[in-house]
Amino acid sequence: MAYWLVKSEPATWSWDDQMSVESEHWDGVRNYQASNNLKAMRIGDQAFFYHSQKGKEIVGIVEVVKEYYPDPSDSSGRFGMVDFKAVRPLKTPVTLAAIKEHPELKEMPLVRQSRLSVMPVSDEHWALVCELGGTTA
DNA sequence: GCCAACGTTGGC
DNA sequence: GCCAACGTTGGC
Repeated sequence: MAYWLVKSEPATWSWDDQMSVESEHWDGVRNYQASNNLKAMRIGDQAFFYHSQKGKEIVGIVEVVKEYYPDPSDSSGRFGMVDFKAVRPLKTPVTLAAIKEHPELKEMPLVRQSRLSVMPVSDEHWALVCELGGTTA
């Protein structure tokens, strides 16, 4: 099983919104690198749910319930999406500032490639962020 | 609100 | 196929 991180602006789609629904399609990705990451996701893979802009923190964990399929909001037909369901919130959100303070976590694409909205997370980083967030991996 | 990073578009 | 111009994202 692989681990990921996905970003959402809470003003557009927040963790509370995600928890209020059974599952939600992750549409609107228009970047090849991010799209390729979506394409590599398999059912059962888990992802950190990160609030960009207002928040700048990892707030919860979601799971892939439907694999990559065409995004109807993309008229060019080039991009697709997956569906996520909420698994559980972190007890304590893990802020970007906290991630930057950790020597290990500084290597995350979240820090190094701030504009990428869908990225892989290594097993080690996953376990560490879960620990900081007060939940079990 | 500004600015840096960076991906995309379009002219040549 | 290169590169300048432009648009978008997201941290600060």
